[in-house]
Amino acid sequence: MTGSREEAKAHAELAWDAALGRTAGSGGSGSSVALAVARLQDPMMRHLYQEVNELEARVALHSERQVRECRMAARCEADIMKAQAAPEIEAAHNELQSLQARLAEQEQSLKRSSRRFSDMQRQLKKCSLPHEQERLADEREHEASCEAIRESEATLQEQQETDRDLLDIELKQSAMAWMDKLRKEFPEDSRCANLQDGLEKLLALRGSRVEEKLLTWFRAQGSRWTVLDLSKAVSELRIAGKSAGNRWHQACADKTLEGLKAADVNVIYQAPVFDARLGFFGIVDFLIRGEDGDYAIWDTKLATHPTAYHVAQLIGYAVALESMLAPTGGVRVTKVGLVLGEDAAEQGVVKEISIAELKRPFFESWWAFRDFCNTFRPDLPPDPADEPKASLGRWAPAAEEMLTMRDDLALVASMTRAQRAALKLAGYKTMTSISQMPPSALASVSAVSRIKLHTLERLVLQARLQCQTRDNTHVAPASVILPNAARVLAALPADDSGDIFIDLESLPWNKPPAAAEYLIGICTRDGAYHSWWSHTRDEELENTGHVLNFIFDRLQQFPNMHAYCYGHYERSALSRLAAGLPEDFKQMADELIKTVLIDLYPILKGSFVLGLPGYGLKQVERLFRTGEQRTSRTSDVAAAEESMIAYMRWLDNPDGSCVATSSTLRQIEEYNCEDCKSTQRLLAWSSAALYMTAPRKMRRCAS
DNA sequence: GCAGTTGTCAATGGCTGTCG
DNA sequence: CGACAGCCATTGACAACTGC
Repeated sequence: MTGSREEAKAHAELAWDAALGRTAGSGGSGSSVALAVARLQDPMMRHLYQEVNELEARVALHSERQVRECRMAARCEADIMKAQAAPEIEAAHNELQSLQARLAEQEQSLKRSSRRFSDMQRQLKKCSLPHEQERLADEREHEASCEAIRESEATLQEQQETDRDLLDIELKQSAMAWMDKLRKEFPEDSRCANLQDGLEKLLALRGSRVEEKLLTWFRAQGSRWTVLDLSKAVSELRIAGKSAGNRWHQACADKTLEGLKAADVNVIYQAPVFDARLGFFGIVDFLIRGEDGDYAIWDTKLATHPTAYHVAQLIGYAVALESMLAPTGGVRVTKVGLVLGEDAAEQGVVKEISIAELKRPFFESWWAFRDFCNTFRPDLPPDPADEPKASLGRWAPAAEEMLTMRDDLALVASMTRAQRAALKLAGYKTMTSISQMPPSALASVSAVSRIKLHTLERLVLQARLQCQTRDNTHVAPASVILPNAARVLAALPADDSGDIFIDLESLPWNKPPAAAEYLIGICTRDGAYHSWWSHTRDEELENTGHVLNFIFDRLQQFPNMHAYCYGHYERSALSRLAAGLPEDFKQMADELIKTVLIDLYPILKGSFVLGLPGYGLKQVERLFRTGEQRTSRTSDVAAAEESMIAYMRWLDNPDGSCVATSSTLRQIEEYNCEDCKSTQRLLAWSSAALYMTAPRKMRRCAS
C-alpha cells in the first residue's frame, strides 16, 4: 500500500509540475501538458491530488502552530528572564547612573583642581619662585651667599627679632603686611582703628580646632607616637618674657631642644623654633622625629588647599630647626607636611611637600621682608587698589577709607585692576575725573586704554551715578536702565500670589555631622515667614526634604508661583543638599531649580546701572530702604558675617536650645527674614522700573 | 600667486563680586 | 575660608581679504 501510494504521489508531483509549466524531471515520461491534463482528469489521480493538498495544508497548519508556539514560548521565556534579571538590570542601571554622576563629579573636581593648580602657580610666582632653569642653579652657592648675608646682618637682628606672623603677612599681600607693621609699630595710629577682624578671629578659632583634632589623632594611635605638649610652657614663657623684655624666643626654643633630647618623645606639639641670625621665630604645630633620626614638620590649616605662604612658613620652621640642631651634629629637613582641614586632621592625612628647591625663594622673600621692616615708613602706605580686594582681609575697611580719601578709581563698582591701570595711564586717576569724561573722548580713551567702548561707557556711567549718589546718602541712589533691560527683565515671570522669597544662612566649611546650611528661610507675599533650623547634618537633610515638600505643595496650589533669591548661593546649596536625598527628591530639586527658582542678581546687573559701590543685596537695599534702618545692625556689609559669627558663638556656647529660648538664634532669624523681605522688595522695585520704561501701550495691557 | 593683514570665533585665563 | 557665576581681555586657529 505504501509503495503504491508513494508511486501515486510521485506521479502526481510530476503532473503538477507539468501543469504549472515547470521543467519536467529527467524521467521524460509524461512531460507534456496534454499528458498531465489527461492524468488530472483521472478520478484516482484527482483523489490523490486532493489528499496531497490536504496533507500539505495540515503540514503548513502544523508548522504555523509550531512557529506560533515557539514564538510564545520564546516570549514567555524572555519575560521570565526579564523578570529574573529585573533587579540586575535595575542595579546595572543604577550603577550606570552613579558612574555617570561620579564621572560628572570627577570632571568638576578636575576642573576645580586645575583651577586651584593655576591659582597656586600664580601665588608661587608672586613669591618670586625661580624658573625651572634658575631652580637648577647651584643651590650650595646660593646658600653660601645667604649665609654671608646672615652673618653681615647678625648684629642688627639682635634688635629686630620678629615673629612668624609678619612673615605670613609679607607673603600674603604687601598692603596687609604694611598695615600689620603699622599696628605693630604705631598702634595708636588712627588708621589702625579701622579694623574688621570678626571673621578672621572666627577662622583662627576654627584653625585651632583643626590642630586639636590632629593632636587627638596622634594620641589615638597608641604607642606609635609619644606626644610632648609644649603649649602651656610656651604660653607661660611668652607672658613672662613679654613683661621681662624681649628675650624669650631663645628660652622657648630651648624647650624644644630639651624635648628632643627625651628618648621616648617622637612628636612635639607646639614646638617653638628660633634662628637668631635670621631673626626668625615660630611655633611648629607638630614636630615629628622619625625612626631613622630624620625630622618632619607638620602644620595644620583650616584651608583645604595649600598656598604659597603656608609652604613658606614651613620652610621658615625647617630652616630655624636646622640652625638649632647644627651644634649637635646637624640635620636637614627636606620634607614638610600640611594637614588641610578638619577631615584630614581627624584621619591624620598629610600633604607632604619637598622643600629643597623652595629654600632659595624663601630666603629671597625673607630678606625682602627684612628690607621692608628696616625701611618701613608710616607715611608711605602702599596702594591697596593694586591688590585684589579679597586679599585685604581684616584691613578692607581701612583700605576703603584710604581709597575714598583720594577718590580712587578702584571705588567704581565692577572696575577691574587692569582697567584701572589702563585708565590711569590714559590720564584718568579719580572717580570724579572719569565720571566727567566727555562723550567725545570715549572713543579715543577706549583706543588708548584698549577697553571696549561699551565697557568704558558703562564704567563712566557707573562712576557718574556713584558720584551723584555718594554725597547724599539720604536720597535713593541714582539709577539708569540699560537699553537691553526690557529684554532681560522680560525674563521675569508675572507676579503670582504664591511667589516665595528664599534665603539661606550657612557655614560652608562645616562638615558632617555638623550642618552647613543651618537656616533656610522663606517669606511669602502675604508677609508670612517660615524657617527650618538644622544643627546637624541629619536635620539638614530632613529639612531639605521639608522645604522641597513645602515648595511643591505650594506649586500644586499656585502653579504659576516662583521662588526668588539673590545670588547663586541658594541654587548651589539646594542642589548640594538634594544630592544627599533619595532619587525622587533629587529630581524634585532639579525641577525646582530649573523652573521655579529665579536669581534676581543677574537680572538686576544686566538691566541697571546703579549709583552704588557694589551690587550686593545689602547695598542694593538702598534703592528702596531710603531712610530706614535695619534692625540691630551696626554694619550692613558685615551682616552675613555677623550672622555666621553669632551662630558659631551659639554652637560653642548656646544661650538656649531653639528660637523660642535663644536670643542669638532669634536675631539670626531676624536677619534672615529681612533678607527674604529685601529680595521681595527688590523684585517689586525692578518690576516697577520696567513698567515705567515700557511704552504706554504695553503699560495699558499690563494694567 | 604669495605674503602679510584683518576679522571672527571659541577657548582660556584672570579677576571680581556675589553668596554664605 | 570656599564655591561659583559671569565678565572681560587675551590668545590662537582659521578664513577672508588686500596689496604687491
